[in-house]
Order: sequence, then structure tokens, then C-alpha cells
Amino acid sequence: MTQAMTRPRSAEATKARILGAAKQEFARLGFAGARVDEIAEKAQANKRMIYHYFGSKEMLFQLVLEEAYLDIRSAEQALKLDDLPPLDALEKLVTFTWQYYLDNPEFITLVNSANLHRAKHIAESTKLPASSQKLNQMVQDILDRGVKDGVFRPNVDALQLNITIAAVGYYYLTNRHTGAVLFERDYMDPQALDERLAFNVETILRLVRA
Amino acid sequence: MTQAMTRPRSAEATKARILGAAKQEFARLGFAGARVDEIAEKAQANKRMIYHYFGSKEMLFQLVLEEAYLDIRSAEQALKLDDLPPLDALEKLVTFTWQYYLDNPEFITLVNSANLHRAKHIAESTKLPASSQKLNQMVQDILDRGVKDGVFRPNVDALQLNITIAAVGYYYLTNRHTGAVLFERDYMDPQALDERLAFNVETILRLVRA
Amino acid sequence: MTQAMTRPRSAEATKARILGAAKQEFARLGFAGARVDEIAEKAQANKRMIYHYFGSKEMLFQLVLEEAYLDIRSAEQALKLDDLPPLDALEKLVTFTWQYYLDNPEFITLVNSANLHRAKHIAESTKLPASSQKLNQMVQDILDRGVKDGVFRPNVDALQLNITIAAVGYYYLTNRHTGAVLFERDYMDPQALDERLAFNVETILRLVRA
Amino acid sequence: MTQAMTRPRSAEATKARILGAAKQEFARLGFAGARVDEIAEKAQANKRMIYHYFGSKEMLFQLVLEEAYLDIRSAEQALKLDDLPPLDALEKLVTFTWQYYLDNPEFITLVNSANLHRAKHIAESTKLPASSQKLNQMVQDILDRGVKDGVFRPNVDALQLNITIAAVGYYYLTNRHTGAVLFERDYMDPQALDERLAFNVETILRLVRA
DNA sequence: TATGAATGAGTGTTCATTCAT
DNA sequence: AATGAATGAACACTCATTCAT
Repeated sequence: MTQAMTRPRSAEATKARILGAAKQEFARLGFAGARVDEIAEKAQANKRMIYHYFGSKEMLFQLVLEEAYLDIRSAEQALKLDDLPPLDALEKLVTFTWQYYLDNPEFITLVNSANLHRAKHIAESTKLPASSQKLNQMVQDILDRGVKDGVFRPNVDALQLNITIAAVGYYYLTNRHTGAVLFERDYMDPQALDERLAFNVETILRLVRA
Repeated sequence: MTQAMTRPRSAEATKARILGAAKQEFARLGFAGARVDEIAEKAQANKRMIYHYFGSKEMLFQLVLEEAYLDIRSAEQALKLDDLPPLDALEKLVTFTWQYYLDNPEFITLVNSANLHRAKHIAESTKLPASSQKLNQMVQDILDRGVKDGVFRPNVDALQLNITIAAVGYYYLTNRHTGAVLFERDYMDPQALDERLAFNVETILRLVRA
Repeated sequence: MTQAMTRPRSAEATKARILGAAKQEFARLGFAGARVDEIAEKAQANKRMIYHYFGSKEMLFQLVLEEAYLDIRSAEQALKLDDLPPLDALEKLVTFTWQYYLDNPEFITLVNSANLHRAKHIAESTKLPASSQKLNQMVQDILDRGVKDGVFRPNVDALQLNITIAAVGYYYLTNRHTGAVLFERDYMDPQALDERLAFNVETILRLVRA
Repeated sequence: MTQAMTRPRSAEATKARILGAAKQEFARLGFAGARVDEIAEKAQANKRMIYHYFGSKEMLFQLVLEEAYLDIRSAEQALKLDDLPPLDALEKLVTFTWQYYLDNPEFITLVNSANLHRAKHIAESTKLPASSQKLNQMVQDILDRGVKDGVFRPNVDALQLNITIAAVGYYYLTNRHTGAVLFERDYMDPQALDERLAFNVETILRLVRA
């Protein structure tokens, strides 16, 4: 009521609220589990608006996914790793990636859901390959600088490294619930998180060190 | 149907067919996306039988999950890593884990689905912690032997190592669809698979080597 | 359908149609026997609407029951029995009750169904005790006036009298089908109905007369 | 197991157990609400046996109903009311009827369920009209004797009296759950039961007294 | 720009009943 | 005489989506 009155009748604001709610719900329940009704309600919007602005649940998911990927890619670029010595740059990337997953837990479940559907929701995207290419290049540059400086060994594949940097953080976090049951530990305990990050930094640095 | 006529009226066989079909469907579409109707049809069974033997979709999922975990744990134990030198043992475990994921792609999506639901379907299991504990001990033994032999550095945490061994394979495979779009590569190309495995072995060995 | 096109898109009208159809079906087949599909169809509504407006079959039954009770209580209050001499008032109440059961046969089967479920569907209602209390008071007033006038004997319990007034009509009608088989009579023959009403009036008046 | 072993493999015993369990379940949940599975289990019998001995759920209900009616009719005959003075005989019948309903609560819900289905389950019965006729004759005899003795007024219809005797007890008990909610009383409180019986005796005696 | 009302096709689940031994 | 296995039709309930204003 009051909220509805003070809320600006702005198309952009409505779209943004819908996208935000959709990201939450898709992340929480997966694509199949999320409910259009619930998204509309959480967005303080009308269900009809979702179809007006996004066309379908699938297309809404597409946009949510694309936005999620562009967000992390953009945050990576903002790190300005080129200004750091190669070793520091790499450590910073590992740490950033880990922290990003911690701060944006939706990202992981969204990506999982996207892969369950065999990435069909982003298959048409052109922005995502472009931005990913930039990430790859960024790591390649760090590697090149490290090799030139003699601190990194040569012939480390940038893409494999990238994947591994993501993997060691992502896997720990996405599987934290089953992990907790299987190994009877609290994966999210602050000290446990610190230990994992340290382990991951060690893993990556040993992998590239000359 | 002819099949229906020749199919034996055996509770165990029917249960097994249902479990098999359920594993397929849960893996293919996630828990929420899988359809009880479809599972029944694929199992050449009646929907009623699913409820007769398993009680509910949720309990069916529980059993599928538990079975999936016990299968990999049992395969790991069958490796007889104790009979190998520590370095060989570790390499064999990395290779086995990778190959197991490749041969049993359902495992990964099942685990993802379990985690989306915050592991509630295995929370009550007692078999799983027990078998996981054995895996951990197995790796701990390898590490201990390696340290004693002077080939491994000391103070490598067995659980972290375990997680990392899984992570470097699991992540690559679970995210192969989005990865293919983002990085415009065929993650499943045989050569790409070989390269990834080699990279992973390198990662793990560098991590523990003295 | 033409009907569908001319039918106004009004929430209140739809709710009312659903309630009406539900009353019919619950009365005809009992709570367990009634079918949500059938109710929707008879209401010229969509099954989804039932869940939208009423939440569940059980809650729909609750509303139907509450409405049924409030209707008869309201009709009783409309009799203005206070304006009649006590004897006439009592006779009018007996006659009214009998006629109400005849005119609203759903009432009886609804109440039977409610009692089969041990009244759980109205257990939370606050309106019903209030309106019943008013009925009781109404009869108490008639009794008091009759005693004061010397036409009624003292110490007749109002609630017991109320129950008996209902009983002598209700039982005859609810058990008319088995009664017809057992005693090989047509319980609904107009003359039989008249005779029963006369008998009931006699029963009640003899019970209270001084 | 053990029970199954000690239980005699007797067709009659099995049928009796099934009938007993069916009476319970039909009484508890109505015809539509009762479950064949549950009846079989409660009878410690096999579901197949129900179909073997009774043919269908409907025919099982028929037998249960018929048995229930024959039981009360037989108990009424056992009262030997002919040996009592008419007033005592009538009072004893009222009291017996009340007590029978209290002791056999299934009877009431079975009859309600039979009537919900418009008595189709007993429509073919020939035993029931015959035994009901005997009940009617019994009351007629009491009335005749009472009139001859000058304690009863003439021209009281035996069937109407019969119905009323049943009504004043039956209604109170079948509607005890809704009654408890509406009038906020415990209908089954021992003192409440005594008061109701006394009220009913008074009602019937005043009705026939000369 | 926005919304409440409405819907058809499904979704997990349950049922009375029959088959095979 | 008895039973476990199996089934199709139906059940209450839910969903993404469209209509009417």
C-alpha cells in the first residue's frame, strides 16, 4: 500500500526488482524449483510484469545468468592485477575468487542450475565469451610476467589455471552441505574458511612456482 | 507387452529397476525437475510401485543418493592403494576419481542436486559418514607413508587434499557446459580430457611433494 | 462458451459460485466423497480458483459448514418468536426447524459429515458458539415466559429442549432412506411428512406443558 | 508371524476378522473414507481375501450394515419387554436404545454412511424389513397393553414412537462433536449423559401417558 | 504502467482391484 | 486357504502462462 505508493512507477526499477528477486529464487531453488508467483511477490511486482518485461521464466533466467556472469567478470577486471607483481597478482586473484563466492553464494547455485540445463540459457550470449576471454588474457598476462621474472615456471596453461583457481574454491562451497554430513564438520566455520583459503593459495602457488 | 509378460514378478528386480531409472532422471533433471511418471515408465514399472517400495519421491531420492555415494566409496576402497608407493597411490587416486566422474556423470549432478537442497536427503544417513571416514583415513595413510619415505612434505591436511582432488576434476566436468560457451572450447574432446587429467595430477603432486 | 463470456470477471461472484457448488457436493457425497474437480465444474470455475480463494478442500469445507450453520441461526433469529405467546412460539420453532430441514436438505448431510470428522472443521470457529448461544437464549426466553404465564412447567432445560426439537425432525429425515427400506414406507410422501410434523409438535408440547 | 502361525487357517475366522475390521473402519471414516488396505491389515488378513470372500468394498459394506442392524434388532428382542408392565417396558426400551448407541458407537456412523448413499447397500435385503417389522410389532404390543391398562392414551402411532425413541438418543450422540463446539459443553461427560437419558425418558413417557 | 481473474496441462500421491503363484 | 506383486484410473493440488480492464 504505502510502499506501493512511494515506489516509483518506473519501468527500470520494476525490472531491477524482478531481476533481483529472480536471482534469489533461482539461486535458492534452481530453475525448476523457482516459482514465478514467488518471484513476483518478492519483487513487489505483478506476475504480469514479469511476462511483460521478460517474456518467460526461461528468458528471465537467461538474463539473471548473464548478469551474474558479467558481475563477476567485471569485478575481476576491477582488481587491477596488472599493477601487482605476478605472485601477488595470482594470490590476489585466488583470494578474490574465494571471497566473491562467499559474498555471492547465489552465483554458485545459478551456475550449477545453468549447467544442469546444459548451458542452453546462455548459449546465445555473445557478451559472455567476450568477457571470459578478457579474464583468460588477464591470467595469461600474469603468467607471462611471472615467467619473464623467473618466479613462475613456463608452459602453465592459463585456462587450466583459471579453471583450477575456480575449482578449489567453488567445489568446497557448493558441496559444503553434503560435505558437512559426510565428514561431520562445519564447512562454514570461520577458521575452517581461513584454512581452506590458505590451502588453496598454497595449491595454486605451488602449481606455478618456478 | 511382451516385456511385461516375460519380466519376472520379483520385488527386488522391480526395486532395482526403479532405483536405476530414478538415478538417471534425478541426475538428468535434478530432484525438482525429475518426474515420478517418467521414472516409473523408464523403470518399466508402475507409478504405484514407487510409492509401495519407496514411500515418496523424496525417499526415493534419498536412496538413490546414498547408493551413489556408497558406490564411489566402495570403488575407492577397491583400489588397494595401500599396496602402492605413496606417489603412485596418490596419482592413481587422482586418476581414478577423474575417471569415475567421467564414467558416472550422474554422480555429479546428483550431488549438485543434493546440495541445492542443503543435503537434507542424506542428513539422517549413518552409513555415509562411516564410509567417508574410511576414505579420509586412506588418504591420511598415503600421506603418512609419503612423509616417512621423504617424498611428501609434512603437515598436508588429508581432508583438504581429498577435497582438492575431487574439486579439480568435479568442477571441470560439472561446469563443462557453461565453460564451453564461455571459453568456446569442447571440454569433452578426448585430448582436452587428457590434458585436464595431466594438469590435475601435476596440481596434486606439486601440492604434496617434499 | 457463451456462458463463460458473459460471466462477469468478479472475484466475489466466483467465490460464491464455488461455495454454492461445494455445498451441494459435500452434502451429496460427504467430505471424503466430494471431488474438487466436480465442484469446480459445477461452479463454472477453474479448479485453480478453488485453491486460490480457499486454499484447500478442507478449508473450503470449513467455510461451507460455517455458512450453513450461520444461515439456519440467522433464519431462526428472523422468526421474531419473542412477539408470540410462548406456546405459539414453541410450535412455530418446531415447525420452522422441520421445514428448514426439508427446504435445505444439504444442511443435514453437511452436519453429518462434520461430525464424522469429529467437528474438526469448525473447531476453530468463534462465530458459531456465539450464534448458538443466541438460539439457546431465545428458547430459554420462551420457556421463561411460558412458566410465568403458567402454561409451561418449570425446570425444563433449554438446551435439552433445543436438542430434542432438532432431533425429532433431523433423525426422521437423515434416516429416511434406511427407514424406507426397513419399514417399507415412503418417508417423503406429503401426508407422511405432515403426520410426522404433527407428531413432533405433539411431542414437544407435551414435554413442556404445565 | 507368530500370530499368523497360531491363528487358525479357518475361513470363518478370517471372514469374521475382516467383518470386524471393516465395521471399525467404515464406522470411523465412512464408506468413502475407509481403505481396503487398512481393513485388510487390521483384520490380520490379506487384501485378496476380502475380494475372495466379499467380492468388493461395496458388498463388504452391505454385509457390515446388515449385521449391524440385525445385532440391534436381536438385542431388542432379547429384552423380553412383553413380561413387563407397559410403562416399565417403554422406559426400558428408551434406556436400552440409549445404552446400545453408547456401547456401539459404530452403529450410528454406519447408519449415517448408509443414508448418505441413500440406503442402496441394504435396498436388496429381505432380512432387515422382517426384523424391523418385529420391532414395530413389539412397540405396538406395549402401546396396546398400555391403552388397555389405561396408562397410555390411545392413537399413538407405533412407528412414529419408535422413530422418536431412536431420534432423541441418536441425534444427541451423532452430533456430539459439533454440539460440543456450538454449545461449548462436553456431551460425553457422565453426568451430561445421565441428564440426557432422563430427559429422553421424560419426553417419551409424557408423549404416551394417558 | 499496472493488475486481479482465470486457465489447461501437469504433479506427486492414493485408490480399489486383479494377477501370478 | 492364502499372499506379494502389480496396475489404471482417479485424487488433491500446483504450475507457467494469458485474459480483461
